[in-house]
Formats: sequence, structure tokens, C-alpha cells
Amino acid sequence: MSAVRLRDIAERLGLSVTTVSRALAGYSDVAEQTRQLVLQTAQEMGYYPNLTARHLQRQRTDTIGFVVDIFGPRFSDPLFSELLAGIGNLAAREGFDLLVATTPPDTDDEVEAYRRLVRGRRVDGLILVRTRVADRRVQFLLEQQFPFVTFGRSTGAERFSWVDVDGERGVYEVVNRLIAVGHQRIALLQPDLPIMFARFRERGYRAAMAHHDLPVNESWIVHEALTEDGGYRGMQRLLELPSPPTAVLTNNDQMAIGAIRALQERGLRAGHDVAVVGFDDIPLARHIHPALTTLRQPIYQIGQHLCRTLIALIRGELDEPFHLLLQPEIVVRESARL
Amino acid sequence: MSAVRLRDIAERLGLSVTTVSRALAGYSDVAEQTRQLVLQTAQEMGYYPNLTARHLQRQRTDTIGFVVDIFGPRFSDPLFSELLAGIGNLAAREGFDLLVATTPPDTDDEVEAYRRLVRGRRVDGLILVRTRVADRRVQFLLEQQFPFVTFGRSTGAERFSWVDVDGERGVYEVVNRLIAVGHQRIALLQPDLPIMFARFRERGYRAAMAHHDLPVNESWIVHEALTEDGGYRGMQRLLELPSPPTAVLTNNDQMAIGAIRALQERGLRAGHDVAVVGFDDIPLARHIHPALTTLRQPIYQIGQHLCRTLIALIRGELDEPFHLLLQPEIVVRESARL
DNA sequence: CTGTTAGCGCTTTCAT
DNA sequence: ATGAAAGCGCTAACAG
Repeated sequence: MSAVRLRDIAERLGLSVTTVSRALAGYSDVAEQTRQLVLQTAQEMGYYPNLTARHLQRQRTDTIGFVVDIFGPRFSDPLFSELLAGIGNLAAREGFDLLVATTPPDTDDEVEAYRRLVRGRRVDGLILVRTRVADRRVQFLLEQQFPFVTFGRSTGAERFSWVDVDGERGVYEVVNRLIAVGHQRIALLQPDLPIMFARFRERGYRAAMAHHDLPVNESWIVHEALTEDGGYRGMQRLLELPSPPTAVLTNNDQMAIGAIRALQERGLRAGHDVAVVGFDDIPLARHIHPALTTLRQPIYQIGQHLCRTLIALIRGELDEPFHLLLQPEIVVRESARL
Repeated sequence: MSAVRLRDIAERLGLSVTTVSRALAGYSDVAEQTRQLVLQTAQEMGYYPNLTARHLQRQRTDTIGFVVDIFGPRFSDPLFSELLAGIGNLAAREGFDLLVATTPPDTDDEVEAYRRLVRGRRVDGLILVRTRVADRRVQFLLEQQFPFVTFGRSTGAERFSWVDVDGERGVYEVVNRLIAVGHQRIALLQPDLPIMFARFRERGYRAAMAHHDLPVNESWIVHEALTEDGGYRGMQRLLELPSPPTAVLTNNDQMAIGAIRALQERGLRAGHDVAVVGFDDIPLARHIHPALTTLRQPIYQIGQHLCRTLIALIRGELDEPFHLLLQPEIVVRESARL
């Protein structure tokens, strides 16, 4: 168990630590015979480099950081594992470790988590998700000139790399299609936090309504948590309006599912009495009843893009900030006929 | 941006690095005045310790590792984020970082990931989930005498710490109750991998059937992926049997949802024509229609238990392996009336 | 080709 | 109360 070090190999072979190191690293200025000997001995002795020591010496950690907003103890997010898979698989392939920190959003803990990772040189770069309006994390990383990539754009003209899904356009299209099939009172279930993607989507919503000269009743825009419960409550509030909307767009599939339940409880059917559109297209979406009409985000690929971009940035291979705006795919199923 | 080191503070103040280090660490053998000066200067200069250097010196990383099995690119697991939240929040509170590695299960990559973390002394301990029959990861960690905790027991009499949910008893109870309300042909949707929890659950299933002298038709035990699609396919196979089961137990809620869809496609209703029981009680379970009858695992708390135990182990505060067997809670909703 | 030397930034005896 | 020195395990510049 006691760890074998370069020195142990060197002493055994009567070589210097340097030579052993270079033999293992495959440098060309080591005699073939020596190299073989070293390789074999290292194998025999079960040598494995101490990564911490290597990191200190190389002045990099070969690690990327990912700070996750956690909303309460029941943080159940089907997208999250898929995003992590995308990031993690690519990171592993490129020889990077992934450090995940969990914090409640927009708190002092969150700030401290970032400080720790950045200032403590704990990681070489950061991936940041769910960008917020006037995002202090973005601000901080920009100040620190620390490599990072975000999933989602931010306010201001900051120059940094991001990957995003064009929710504005996606929602614009969906609202157009809802209007085309006869809807006029269209509601939008928004999150209860100033998340950027929701702003863009709302913009698309308003643009489409305006485009058709349809008025937007502000009580159609309801703010709730991005959960099933949030969607449920939001839909309830909408149903209590004097003349409820006939179509509802939500900010994720969980909200849509909650909304559908609120409808069912009143004897209404999603897709018949009220159209419900989700966002994300989690695997569950096509299996529930009624199957969810939704806007797909290719989340695994987004994870890969984020990771690939960050690694390029860390390696200094990126001269300009990288921007990628993906188009969401409208997936029509039963909860809204389009 | 250039990192401030202890030496920079020392030089500025005309002190030695040693004194600065001790002042910052709060040692008592530093003059109060000196301490104040150091603290203030460190603050001014924006000092933050280089964690890698500290780790190398202290011979520990204050990091725990978590290797996640990833099944294909659409790895969407609502439980996963919740487990991670439980682990991560507690780790952060105790001053530990969390390193997450993603690998496909039971491959050479997986073995290499463990080797790397353990032999490279990349982390101080590991959390391992979904223990498998004859689990080579457990074997490896035991050989290496490396601190680890598992979610799930394993075969053999290995002495290591684990947290588990008593699926055997939970399923036993559920089957009893299904039988009590008249079911006799009861099926079990198993995973397509040799995961320990499925073995225990199957044991509970067989015990309950035997207890009531009911025969078990081996074609009622179907092996599929732990996904909605898996549940869907499994249910289809069951429905093709000459006399299909009237009740189905699944190994997670996603499978149950897939199974319900297979029923619906044939015009059958879960909870009326066929009873469907899930496992886990993900937040979605109560929002879909029909609402899922299921066995709840308190997954966030399990994450905390795992993390707490591992940290105790790392700190040498654990003399005996720690074992915790939690009872799942039967949550009766619409998909199976019990 | 191989070894010597220096150093990554920190902590920790051990003197003084 | 403070500092000098050693060392964690590795890599790299520079001699020879």
C-alpha cells in the first residue's frame, strides 16, 4: 500500500530520479535499454505518479470545475445528469478531472465556492450554467481573468465564451404555431429567479404575440419554481383567471407535467382543452400521458461543447471567445397539437 | 491576477514565510500584533493559499471521489442529481471537495478511473454506488485498503462500510399486499445488469410468493434497461404471455412509467387492469397520471449518510465498518391500489 | 545519455 | 516570538 515514488525506483536501479522521470515520460534522450528497465521496474513496483505533486510542479491541475446551483434538498433534475455525462465523458477523454461543487444559488456560499476554486487554483477552468441577469459569477470570473465557459448568455457585452440554445426563436416559433391553430390567450410559466434563458424566451413570446397584434395580459405571465410543483401552482393560478388561457408554455418539462396535473384535477385535458408546451425534452417526455409537446435541447452535446470549449481555452488554443447558438427542435406530441 | 504567495507577504513585511504561515493558521506562538499585521496584509494583497501545494505538504487532498456509471449518452437519472446534492452539500460543509468521474460501467475505463484516483492519490476516499455482484471495484478498493463507502451491499463477507435500502423487505411487503388484494400473477421487471439491489428485491419477491404458496413463472421475471424504454419493452413482453401478470413491480420509477405507457397503448389502465409499482419515488412520481405507487428511498439523506461516513473513515474516526440499512416507505397512489 | 540542482508553495520540526 | 531548514513528489533547465 505504501506509495511507490520515483525515488524508490531510482534507488532500486541506481539511477537518478530525473532519469526515471524522463524514461517514464517517454523522452527521447534516454537509452532504450534504460527505458525498458525503468518501465519494467515501475510496473513491478506498482508505481503510479502522485498527481498532486505533478500538479504543483506543472502549475496546472488538469481539472475543470463545475458549480451546481442546488435548490433545496429535493434537487431532482433529469437534465443535470445528462449534462454532467456530456461534460464528464469528454473531460475524461481529454485527460481532465471534473470537480463538482454544489451550492445554493446567489448566496455568500456560492461566492465563496468560486473564490476557493479560482483563487486557490483548485481548477484550471470553470463551467457555469443557468446564467443569471447581472450574474455576479460571470462578473467575478471576468475580473479574475479566469478561463470559463457558460451555458447561457448573459447581460452586458462581456466577452467570454458561451454555448446557448436559442429559446427566443424557439418560443417565437411555437407561439406562432399556437396562434396558427387558433390560440389567442397564451400564457407563459416563468421561473421565480432571474435566469437569462427565461428572459430570452419571454422576448420571443412577446414578439410573436405582437407580430399577430395579440394583446399580452400580464397575468398570463406567472413566476414559479422550475419544478413540477411550480408548474402545478402556476397552472392553478392561470385557471383562476376570469378567462383562462387556452395554451401554456413552460420553462421546462417538469413544470409542464405539473401544469398538466393541475388541468387534470379540474377535469381538463392537456392537448384538448388547454395546450401545454414544455422545454428540454427529457426522456420521460414521450412516455407520460399525454406525451409532452416540447422544445428539445440536445443537452448531452451541449455538455460536450462546453467542455471542449473550456479545454481549448485552457490550452490557449482560443484566440476569440467562442459562441455557439443552437436551435431547439420543436417536438410535437399530444399535449399541444401544432 | 498573478498569484500572491506566502513569500510575497513575508517579503513585504520583512518576516519569514514560516511566521506568516503560522499567523494565518492561527497558531498561538505568534505575537498578537504580528498576527494582525499579517492578517491585514494578506487581506490587502488578496492572498489565498495554493491548495495544491497545501495538499502535497499535508499528504491529503481533502477531496472525495465519486465515480458514476454512465449508460449511454442519454443518461437521465432524476435520482442522481439528488444524491449528488446530498453528498456535495455535506462535503462542502466539512471542507471537502468532490471529484466526479464518469465512466461506462464494468469496462477497462472504469478500472482505470479507479486506479487513477486511488493510486494517483487524487482523492482521500471514494463513494461507490450501484454495487454489483462480485464487484471488482469493491475488490480493488479492499485490496488497496483505500477508504470507501458504498450505496448498496455486496456479495461476500467483505468488511467495509455501506448504506443501503432494504429492498428485500420492501418488495416482500409490497408483494404481500398485492396478494392480499387478490393478485396472483405478479411480475418483476429487473435490470439487465447484475446490480445487487435487484438481487435483494428479487429475493423479497420470491419469498413473498413462496410464503403464499404461489408459483413463480420465470417468464414473469424480465430483464431490461433501467429506463422508460426498458420498462416499456419489458411490459410489452409480459403482455405477450399467454396469461399476462396482473401486477408488475419495477426497479425504478422510470421503468414503471415506461410500463404504464405499454399498458396504455393496449387500452389497459395501470391501477385498474394491471397494478404497477415503481421504486424510488422521484418527485415526478406523484405528478404523472396515474400517480405512481412506489417504494421511496430517501435519496438526499442517503447521500449525506454516505458522505458523512466516508469523512469519518478518512479521519480515522471509525473503528468498525459502518452499516446502515434503511427501510423504504411504501407510497400508495393510483398505479397500484394496496 | 545521465546526473546535479533548483523549485513549484506550503507546513512543520527544531533552534534561537 | 521568530526564522532557518527540510521536505512533500514531481519536472525541467542545464551541465557534463
